[in-house]
Amino acid sequence: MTKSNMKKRTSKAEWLEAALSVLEGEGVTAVKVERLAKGLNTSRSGFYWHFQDRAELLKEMLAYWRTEYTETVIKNGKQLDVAPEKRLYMVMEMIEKHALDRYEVHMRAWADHDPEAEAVLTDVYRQRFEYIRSIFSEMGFSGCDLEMRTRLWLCYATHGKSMFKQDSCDEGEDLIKIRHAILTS
Amino acid sequence: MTKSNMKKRTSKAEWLEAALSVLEGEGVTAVKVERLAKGLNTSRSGFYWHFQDRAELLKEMLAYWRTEYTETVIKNGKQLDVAPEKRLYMVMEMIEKHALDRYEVHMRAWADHDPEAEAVLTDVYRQRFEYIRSIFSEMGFSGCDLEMRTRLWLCYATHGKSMFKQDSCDEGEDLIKIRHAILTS
DNA sequence: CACTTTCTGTACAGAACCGTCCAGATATCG
DNA sequence: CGATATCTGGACGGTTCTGTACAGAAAGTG
Repeated sequence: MTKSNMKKRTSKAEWLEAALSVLEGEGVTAVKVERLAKGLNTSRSGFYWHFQDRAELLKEMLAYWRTEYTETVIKNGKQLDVAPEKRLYMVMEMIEKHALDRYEVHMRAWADHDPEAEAVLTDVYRQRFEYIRSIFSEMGFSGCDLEMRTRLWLCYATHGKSMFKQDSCDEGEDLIKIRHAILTS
Repeated sequence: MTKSNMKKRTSKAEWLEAALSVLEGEGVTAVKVERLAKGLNTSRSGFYWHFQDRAELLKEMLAYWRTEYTETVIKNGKQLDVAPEKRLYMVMEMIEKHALDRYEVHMRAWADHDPEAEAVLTDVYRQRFEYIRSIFSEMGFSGCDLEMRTRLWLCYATHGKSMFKQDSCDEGEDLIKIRHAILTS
């Protein structure tokens, strides 16, 4: 047996990453222990050492997503010395750069039939909403207008990329700028 | 056996509707013959009379969605005597009233791992895009601005409802109006 | 009513997945 | 090196799904 295909042990993190990767491409329903094992080139027994059962894995996936993809962003964006316009723009770039919208579609789909996921998603959405709304509010918007701008911004931030994959007017930067302009004027 | 639970035959349409209902709530992966049969209170054999196999059902679901939820809307909205602003507004109300965004999340998720669904979705998105863009164009927008307004409009139309279920500023009508105002001014 | 078409119940064989058990291989560290 | 904690392979029993086959019930038609 050569070094390249030496058997390595499979860490808990690797199981989680594999699960998230399947989630990204095919949704929760496709996250199955047997399948992950095949992808990792190992047997299922290791899985049941790290996790009690499949349900526990799903819980940990939710927890991971919540912290890594929401709380982190918001904390990083709380630099109050920066002007609100600039802060909003920075968040857009951050999402773009790190593909933070990666799991959105399948998380939304997941929450549609699982109360636990629904609870997490609702809370994450609320957190994001309050965060973005506070920025728009600082910029002087209020009432229904404030509400709707926040919604439009968030909606595009989470689903825009998956809807308009190839077509664009002038690629990248331009679109971010014009979007910013439309929603803040 | 009373009249209420008399055995009725199960038509092809009923199988399709049941499948769509499951799709709406849990996504394609949950669309399974056995499960549909249980929901319809019958055995699976009837299914295999109407459809060759599960794959054929999925194909028909895609076809149904494409015509019923896209082409129909666009055709109904091609009343050129109406002002573009009004036409745009009408489409928003139509989506709202008939819940035409019902399958969006799970269609998007489906297309993420099935080339056939991807092909249909891409085409539907293109059709919608061209349609909405032509209206914004009539209203005088152009270039990147036109492109981005179309995107924002479509993004909210297809995913807004699923993202902001309960919270709102003043319920229904107001939000549609303000959204229209933001995107057309 | 007879006769055809349309649909149903049941049984079979096979695949995929789940969770459990346990002997033994592999790291880690005193 | 040897003891201990950590991970793996393989086997077992059970559930859920898939598609096929076929006899027969129900509906439609002349």
